[in-house]
Amino acid sequence: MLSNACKYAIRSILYLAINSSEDNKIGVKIIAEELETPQPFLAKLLQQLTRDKLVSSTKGPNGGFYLDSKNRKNAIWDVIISIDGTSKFDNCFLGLAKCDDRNPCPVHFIVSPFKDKILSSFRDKTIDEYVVEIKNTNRVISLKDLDLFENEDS
Amino acid sequence: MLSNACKYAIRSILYLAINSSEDNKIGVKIIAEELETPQPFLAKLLQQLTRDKLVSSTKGPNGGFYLDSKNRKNAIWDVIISIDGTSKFDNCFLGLAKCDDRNPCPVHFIVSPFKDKILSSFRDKTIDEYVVEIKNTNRVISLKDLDLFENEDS
DNA sequence: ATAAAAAAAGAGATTCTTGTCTTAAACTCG
DNA sequence: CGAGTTTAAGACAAGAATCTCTTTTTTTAT
Repeated sequence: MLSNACKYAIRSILYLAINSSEDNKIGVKIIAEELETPQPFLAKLLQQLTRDKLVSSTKGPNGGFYLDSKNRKNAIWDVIISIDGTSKFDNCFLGLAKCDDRNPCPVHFIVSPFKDKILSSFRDKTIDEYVVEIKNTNRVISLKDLDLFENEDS
Repeated sequence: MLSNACKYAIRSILYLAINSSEDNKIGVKIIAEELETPQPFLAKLLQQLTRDKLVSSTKGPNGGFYLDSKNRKNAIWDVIISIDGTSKFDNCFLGLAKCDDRNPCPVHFIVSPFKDKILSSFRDKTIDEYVVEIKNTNRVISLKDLDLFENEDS
């Protein structure tokens, strides 16, 4: 569904939303380590996101990437548009050129509600709101967060 | 989610299940035209499926591809295994190496039920049963089937 | 000013997917 | 048997996705 590039980008945005601020910019190196992604490749993606005003950056010592308050009003959906485009979401699961409620492919009515849910998760919430939800429901976005079954009795 | 190759393969299998028999073998050329797929590429895929005993074939005049009764006892899932492998179904939607019910990514609980449904649609039915369902519920597998809104008042 | 740090940019390399082309093998029918 | 038809197989080609490397530009701190 999503390319690796887009997955990296989404995780970066969420990582920056949670961990960065105007006073705490984060370099590619750190981000790539935290998310366990190839560093130079991630750099390219962050450049792309910066061009599209989805993340902010400054060069030089103490520079790095961060999200300002304007960036935080965007949605994950904007990241997907920037990196992958939306075609993968529009296309039929079995590749039929014309597949809709009236002429459904064999899995259309399984795929369609799923797409709606994913779409509203990505499109109808700002990054800010998304992060609140992530925190409230204790979601994971990098591997370092894993509790590794430490609290077995919770 | 699925590669083009796999989509073509699934649609071919369903096409053969509906239209072919031991007495009515169908050549690559026809199948490729019906499904609107690149012909030599589809030939490769059908060879692969034949090697894996998911479709049957005979060479020479009046030869072609078809499903015998044994082929019809397989599942779509076997086609996916043959062409794509199952990794795309196992992997996290956001690419996290470790994402499960206990350490869920932000969309885990949206994706997970969808995967279960798609999986049971593909894995828990034989091709034969699948085709019955397709026919009963009037599903589309090639472009030629489209009713193009002729029966607006139904 | 100068040096160091960091992103920006662009070229290039690798791998995977997709697709094509050619030749061989097998089968059928006259 | 022999010609034609069709799959089988393998090499090859084009494109996209992924990933790397090098150079440039900007900024900060000394």
